[in-house]
Amino acid sequence: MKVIFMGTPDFSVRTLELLIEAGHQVVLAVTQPDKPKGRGKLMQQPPVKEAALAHGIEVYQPKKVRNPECVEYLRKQGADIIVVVAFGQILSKEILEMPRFGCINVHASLLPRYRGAAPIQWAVINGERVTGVTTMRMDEGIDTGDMILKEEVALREDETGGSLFERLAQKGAELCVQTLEAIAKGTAVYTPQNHEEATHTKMIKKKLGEMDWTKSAQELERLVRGLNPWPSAYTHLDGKTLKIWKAAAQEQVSAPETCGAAAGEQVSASAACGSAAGEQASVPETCGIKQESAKGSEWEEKPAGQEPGTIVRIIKDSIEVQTGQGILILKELQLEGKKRMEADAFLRGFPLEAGKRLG
RNA sequence: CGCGGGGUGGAGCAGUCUGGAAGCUCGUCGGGCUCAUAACCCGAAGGUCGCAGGUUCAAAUCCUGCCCCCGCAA
Repeated sequence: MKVIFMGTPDFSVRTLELLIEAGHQVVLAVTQPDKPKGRGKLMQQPPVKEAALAHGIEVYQPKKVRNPECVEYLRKQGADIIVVVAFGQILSKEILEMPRFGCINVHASLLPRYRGAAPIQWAVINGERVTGVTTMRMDEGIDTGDMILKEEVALREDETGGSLFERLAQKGAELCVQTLEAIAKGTAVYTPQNHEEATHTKMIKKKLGEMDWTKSAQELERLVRGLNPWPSAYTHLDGKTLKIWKAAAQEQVSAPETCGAAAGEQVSASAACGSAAGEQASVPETCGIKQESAKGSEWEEKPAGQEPGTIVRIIKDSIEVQTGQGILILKELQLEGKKRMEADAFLRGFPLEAGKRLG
């Protein structure tokens, strides 16, 4: 089909590429104007622009696509369909009704849930077990159009906003191609959303990453994962920003949780958590031993009921922080101006002591 | 020219202001102690102190230019 693609960030790129691979004739890529970004205020082009140029596709960067001349320009393309993926601008009714097959949108959630700006990160932060991608035919509302295809994706134990982002970008791209296929064949089924069940997500602001130590360790751990790699969860240490890249929640006495954390530590830093979790059946033994030794050696009585945000214990590569409920173990962190590093490396250059307050 | 921090053996840091023998906590390798260990003891290897110039008897340290990493802001 002859398609106009609209999108801006990384998330959109995979769909654009897959459309091209699938043999569709992408006649125009519409994306946001270049903006000054980064440290030096350098102009930076949206990922979609780079990808489009790499494939020799014409790029169009209107400030507002709703403007008459922009609409006119789009009309001249004579596209069969417009594919919109995280474009960042609201389309006018005129544009929505322009192509004969309308405008198709790829949304990173199982609609009608998680409508709006940042469904991916929120799914992680909220501790959802399943999310997914949905394609729909756009109408004038925000993510309210009739659904065409939907695919579920299960979240992993160690899922981060970034990892889920990548997976959903891929799934979304595949689903989009399938959707166009169905539309072309005339087999597409348009299912209205049950608006009663709709939920909305707020836009992610940096402030959201501020660790509220009175929350539970589990909530905080999910926040850390959801906001990784952007904008990241953070707290303060001696007046400096301290980003938390990786953490583990530890229940007071809960064996399974402690076990998962211990296994993760032993396996090494990388994303081995998934496999470690999967092998839970074989892990408990090791875990029991580890726990026993931890209790047996009365290294330091764990002071219960410290003020949230207080570092209660430091053991080699574990920085244990009291939260409103449970202990959060900081495993990978980054002080402002420094690189991110594992807890033990961090401790070598920045000696911390139990009793220190974060926040 | 948006603001700021930083580049010192494999890791993280101190030393730079007040030039003058390369340090600390680890890791690695070898040896020892221990029922054992996240403990301890002994020894060893490993560094063009980001790059290039300059000042000086002497530069990690002072001056100039450049490269790279990072936090904020957008």
